[in-house]
Amino acid sequence: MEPILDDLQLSSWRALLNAHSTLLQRIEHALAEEHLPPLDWYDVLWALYRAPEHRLRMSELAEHTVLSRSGLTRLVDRMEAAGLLERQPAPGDRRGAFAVTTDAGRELLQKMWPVYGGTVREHFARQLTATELRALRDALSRIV
Amino acid sequence: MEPILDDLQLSSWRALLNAHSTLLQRIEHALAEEHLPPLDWYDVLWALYRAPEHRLRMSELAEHTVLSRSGLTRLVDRMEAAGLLERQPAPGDRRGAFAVTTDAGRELLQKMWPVYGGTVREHFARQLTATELRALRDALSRIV
DNA sequence: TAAGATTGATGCTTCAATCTTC
DNA sequence: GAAGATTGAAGCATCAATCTTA
Repeated sequence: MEPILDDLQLSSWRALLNAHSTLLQRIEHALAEEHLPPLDWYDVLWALYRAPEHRLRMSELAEHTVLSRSGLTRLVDRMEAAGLLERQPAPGDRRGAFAVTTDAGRELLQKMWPVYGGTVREHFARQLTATELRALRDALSRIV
Repeated sequence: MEPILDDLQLSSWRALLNAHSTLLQRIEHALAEEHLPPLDWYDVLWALYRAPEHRLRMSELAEHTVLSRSGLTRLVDRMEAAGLLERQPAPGDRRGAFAVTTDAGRELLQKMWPVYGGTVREHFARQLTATELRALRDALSRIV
């Protein structure tokens, strides 16, 4: 096997993979315990909440999340059926649609955040010093 | 929204999510470009390659990867059909089975590693200094 | 012809139920 | 009864094809 990565590089990479996998499992588990929907739903609600007038075009929303365009269509279908958001025709462009959160969507967002954020605090933020957090943020931000 | 996480904690967490998502997309893309199977297949081949006699019990293998036991059963089915590994009855315990890599499996492993490792080097390792890599590894290792 | 979004088909993942052996 | 592993059913993700409007 060629030495494409040295030991430090490889162990750092594996640490990233392991930490991510472990943390996401814990988050999904905590949400399920509280009978709350998966993290993807939170991401969509959060992206809409931050947006002007709580709404985004489908394509913009797809970019804010990890989903493909068709994957997003399906997820928005489910969330619309659950009453968490609505589709609105886009004024001036009859091809497109906006997704807009409903009151129920914003309420769910506020129920999910303590569970999501609490898990991140307990298992991630609380384990690291401010110096480490800064180093991690600055290093990983360079990836994108 | 309650201040469950401060700005530094939140931006570090988002940096971790973004970096992971970006890197995995690039890896999967690079593998697909070379007509190679997805990263999960590599993980299974790698776990078996490292193991004594290139074999592991199904349950041990499931722990080494991010998959559930039933998910692993299905993946091993596909990989066995592709000739990359075989199931062997476990001597002394007729409930269980070992998964063992074949020659073809070990060959594929060696084709995948340059593509996988090369992408990790280019987009991850090369962007960070040794000091940053150590800090990242040490901090993230504490999560598990 | 291209952009925005959806759909059909297919493959993958997951849960709970099942089978076999301990 | 419990552990090791598999299976059926159902939900989810993804690709390419499609539909509509620009």
